Amino acid sequence: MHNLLDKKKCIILSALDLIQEHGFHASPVSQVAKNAGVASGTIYTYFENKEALIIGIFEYVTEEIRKYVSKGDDTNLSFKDRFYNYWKNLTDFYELNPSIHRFYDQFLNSPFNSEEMQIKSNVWHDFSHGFFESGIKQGEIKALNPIVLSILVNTNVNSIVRIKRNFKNKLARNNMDLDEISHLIWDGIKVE
Amino acid sequence: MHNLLDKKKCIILSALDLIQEHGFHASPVSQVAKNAGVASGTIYTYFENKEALIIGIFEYVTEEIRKYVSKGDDTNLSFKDRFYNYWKNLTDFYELNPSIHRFYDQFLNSPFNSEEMQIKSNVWHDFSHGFFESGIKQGEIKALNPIVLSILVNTNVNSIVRIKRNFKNKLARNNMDLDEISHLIWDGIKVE
DNA sequence: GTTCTGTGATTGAACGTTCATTCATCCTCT
DNA sequence: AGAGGATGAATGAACGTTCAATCACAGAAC
Repeated sequence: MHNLLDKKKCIILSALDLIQEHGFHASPVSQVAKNAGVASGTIYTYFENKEALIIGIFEYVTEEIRKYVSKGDDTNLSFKDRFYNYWKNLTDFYELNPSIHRFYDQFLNSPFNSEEMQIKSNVWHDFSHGFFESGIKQGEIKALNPIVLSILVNTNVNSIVRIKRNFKNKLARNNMDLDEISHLIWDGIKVE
Repeated sequence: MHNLLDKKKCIILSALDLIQEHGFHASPVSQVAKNAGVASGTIYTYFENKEALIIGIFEYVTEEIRKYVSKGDDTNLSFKDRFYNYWKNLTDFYELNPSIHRFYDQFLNSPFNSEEMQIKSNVWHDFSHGFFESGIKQGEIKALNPIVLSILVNTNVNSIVRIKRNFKNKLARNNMDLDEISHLIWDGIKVE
């Protein structure tokens, strides 16, 4: 599995896959190694211990999100258009990478996401804060705390993706359009 | 600790306290027993195993939320007023019981919250669905799926409480009023 | 009132398992 | 030949769970 990629990435992808399905404590290092096609000792060449591995996955995951969302951002557009792009790109990314979505949800609500973790700079969070800050500077959205804004928007995208996954059939039947939530949020934060 | 309450509740409260701080896997049964003031064997008179204990806590916790929120509901009011009451009561409850808030967040995003868990009937979720269903029946909110509506509202309350806890000082400085989010949501779901 | 007896909860040492981590050994290149 | 990565059996700590022994106490017997 993943034999063509470099070892560190193999280990991360293998662990990501196990953790999203079974959780942190039900994903033994031995199994991570097996799925990655390496010996368990090899993991310790790349990560100091299991906790470092999990934090390594978090960093990998947030970098992947940042890459995808920032790639789709065009600073020449109006902030309204940029906002809708941001929303769509983040949603698409999670739907293309369900294991990342599930891991991220688990991580954010776990004790791994400690206070020092939240203080640590993080490429994705920094991008997200900066994104909303630029909207405020341009005077297109209300001058709320950009950190709070980004958490709120990201939380809503997260939970909408989760709902879509869990209620796939029911949503189709009821013809729900969850994407309308994005209009609701935009109407709430835009400057009138 | 909790010596005056009955044993089962002692065990639940002790485990709730440990889990909200350290997570599921870093809360050994031996420590739960110690904090509850019982022997570890005693836990197995009340719960089949550790997983049953965790699910027992979830049931206890959701029942507490339901009691608090339904107590503050007055079906004679307009649905708009009921909505704002619901929002306020849920927020207040989490702020009064931070360990429940943290446990609930962790549980919902963990593999414990399996598919069968989501199908299982749950007093709080049933209440919440029923609440939004009645708003739809009265024609005061849009005919969206009440399950989706309740998840969205509950998710937003959850994350606002989390933000308030994590950014206590920053919010005070920036004079943020997160409760405005409730107006934003109401404007989005109400029938014009 | 006192002693006896049955019942069911409580205890915590002991057990077996699982797990993260280590390290002597073994490749695989250069 | 040598350096450095990779191996996986071995290690020991930690964990969930069990169970024989103990305890608390209610009612019966006297």
